[in-house]
Amino acid sequence: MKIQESAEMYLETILILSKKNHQVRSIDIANELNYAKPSVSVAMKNLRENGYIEMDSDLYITLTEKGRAIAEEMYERHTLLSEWLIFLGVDKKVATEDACRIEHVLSAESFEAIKKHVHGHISN
Amino acid sequence: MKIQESAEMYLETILILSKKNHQVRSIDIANELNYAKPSVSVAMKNLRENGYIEMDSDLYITLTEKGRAIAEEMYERHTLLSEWLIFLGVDKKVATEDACRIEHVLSAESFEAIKKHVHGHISN
DNA sequence: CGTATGAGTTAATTATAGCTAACCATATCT
DNA sequence: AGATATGGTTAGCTATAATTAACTCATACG
Repeated sequence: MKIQESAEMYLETILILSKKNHQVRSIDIANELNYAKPSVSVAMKNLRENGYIEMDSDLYITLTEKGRAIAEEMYERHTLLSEWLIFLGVDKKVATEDACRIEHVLSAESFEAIKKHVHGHISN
Repeated sequence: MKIQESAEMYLETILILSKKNHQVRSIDIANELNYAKPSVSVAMKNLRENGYIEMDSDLYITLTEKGRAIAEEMYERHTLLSEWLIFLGVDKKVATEDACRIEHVLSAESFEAIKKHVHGHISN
């Protein structure tokens, strides 16, 4: 089963939230994404059933190996793309929003090519 | 009503087909996009009702002012993005597919920034 | 003890956007 | 005239992914 764009978004959000908070619950994801609780609840059920996340008895969410791989891939894309758009003069908010949509539709090949190109421009 | 991604795709396809053929029918769009006839039929009905295209009595399709503006914007994005990805070393087929998805999710601001940047790299 | 709050869930609805099945109209071929 | 092919349409189905309404459950307040 091919992973869906929405699933990628949820996994990335879990990663981001677990970087700044220590524990992540469905409600935190709902707040972060401005989604209604049931939307997240259903999505988490799916991610759980497909082995992308685990939930302990207190309903705290952790990424599995498989889920983390996707989350980190998305996060890397997001970071690189938004930094690059900002570097090109795009407003930070707009750059972030755009990166957030582009990251899900890029092939691995194109991303690698962009990455190589960008590293020749931004020094960090 | 905000124009949908699928609508942008149809309008761009109509523009492309009308560049190479002289007349465009629903069936041509279906063949180009590898969609079933009814999918296109319904989509054309929508585009017609919202003033993006017109169909004469022989069912040949033309873009309205409004429809053409969107089609040309998409076409420009598509062209620039795919040329650029190819320039960065991405396989032509992959570049085209990626451009096709990115073109619909980019803000005007980001596209303009990318365009400016690309024009400093590719000379054509 | 009872009620309010917070978190999670289920069920039903909505929108987008594709599909197949079935049908109609026109034109062409024998 | 009858069969076939082409193009278009309608109706109904499917999948994804969000929503609201209504429910459960546990904890905390007073």
